Amino acid sequence: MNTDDPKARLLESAGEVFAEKGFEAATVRDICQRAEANVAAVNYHFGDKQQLYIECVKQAHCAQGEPIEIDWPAGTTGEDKLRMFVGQMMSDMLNDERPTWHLALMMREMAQPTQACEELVKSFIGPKFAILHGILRELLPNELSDESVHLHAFSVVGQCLLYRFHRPIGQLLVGEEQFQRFHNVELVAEHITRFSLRGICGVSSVTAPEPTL
Amino acid sequence: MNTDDPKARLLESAGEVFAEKGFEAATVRDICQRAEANVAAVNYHFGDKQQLYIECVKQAHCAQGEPIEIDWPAGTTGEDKLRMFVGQMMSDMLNDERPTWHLALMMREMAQPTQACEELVKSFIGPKFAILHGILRELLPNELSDESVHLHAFSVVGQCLLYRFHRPIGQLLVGEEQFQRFHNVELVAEHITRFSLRGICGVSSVTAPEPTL
DNA sequence: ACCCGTTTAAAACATTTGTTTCATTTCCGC
DNA sequence: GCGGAAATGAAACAAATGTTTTAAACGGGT
Repeated sequence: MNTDDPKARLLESAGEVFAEKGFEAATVRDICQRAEANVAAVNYHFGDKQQLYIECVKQAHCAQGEPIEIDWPAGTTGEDKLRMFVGQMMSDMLNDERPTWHLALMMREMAQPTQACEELVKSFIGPKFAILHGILRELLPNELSDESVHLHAFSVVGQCLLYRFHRPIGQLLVGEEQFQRFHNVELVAEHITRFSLRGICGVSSVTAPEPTL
Repeated sequence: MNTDDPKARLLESAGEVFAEKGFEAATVRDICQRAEANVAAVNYHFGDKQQLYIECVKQAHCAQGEPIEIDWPAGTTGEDKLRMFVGQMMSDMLNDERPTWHLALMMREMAQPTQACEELVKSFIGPKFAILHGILRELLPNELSDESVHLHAFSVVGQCLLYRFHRPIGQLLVGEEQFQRFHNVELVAEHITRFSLRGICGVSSVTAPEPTL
């Protein structure tokens, strides 16, 4: 973190500040102070505040790396793939270790997208979503439309995202100490996986087609 | 909307602006301009910008009213209760009619809570969550802990919230025209209801207990 | 008709914010 | 060691923003 390269320090500090305050509320002075750099440094190295922000988002989802085990061990069942997928996703959602402004920034971008959003979807969210799509294709009846698969995918990720995006509400709803127990990746991931598998495996495109209207 | 009471107009405009731009990015001048009022009006009627914001949030979840049909017709099955619950929730999530800044503001408050959040949970979200809890208690095995019921409740609402909070990402993921088809309350609500019912009804606290670790 | 509290209007104020300027320092090839 | 480009630091600038001030307009009660 405390590297001697001011540009790197700037990027790091900016990420933190943007993540916790948002683009508007974050001030370049605050960023520079944390980076122990001069106010002019931002404009010198990045042009302006917005380009610095975009650079932060880029770095955020580059550093995120590890795009899930795409080459599953031979013979992995669809169930286990889904279990791993949800497991990794929940591991991200519940991860609090600092500095993890990367995720926080991406979450913020997802919640109220700026121009950095499109690129984020293309290079990070999209591929993950495609993997989930593939897993669900394995688990669902073949005849099902892509549209129906998408609905199921949304059902899976929706359950996961809740735990990060609405954490404060969750805490207030079920109480501090119980919510603390939900801060357990394996517990929650296993619930979501089972819940989703039941939701998926009962689907029969013949006997219970999705409504069409 | 265009009442002759400037204070009411101010509240209305402020709601819209706060909802679409957030607290920081919203400017008093913008609010006053929409309300066709003077810049000083905000400070005169509300003290300062923050108190105006709080007043907006209060009005938002007061006007929201209609806390779902609590007295179901006799003989309503748990399934149908869940269907109605999800239906109303999705109706809220997908509602775009203006002025519905009420919901947008509440959503924003849920995403990154300010001091107005706690009251919001107590008077609006909490009761709804309690209703869902009751419905799930009907549908789930009796022996299940409250904690497990909460996990299931989160699974249901998580699916719903996705369609409002991550709409832009959804659009980018599945394409504009397909996502437009998801802007159909009955289609999505029916999917979520069925998905959840399958996820719920397969639960047996004996044969497949929730993991405990 | 007059007064007085309330409300609105316009201008000004003080502060903050992103950005720029310019002088100074640092760093690296020659 | 030197020269010049790159980087840094301090101050200043211009624009925007929340807030305050001051004066004018309005409305009802006597």
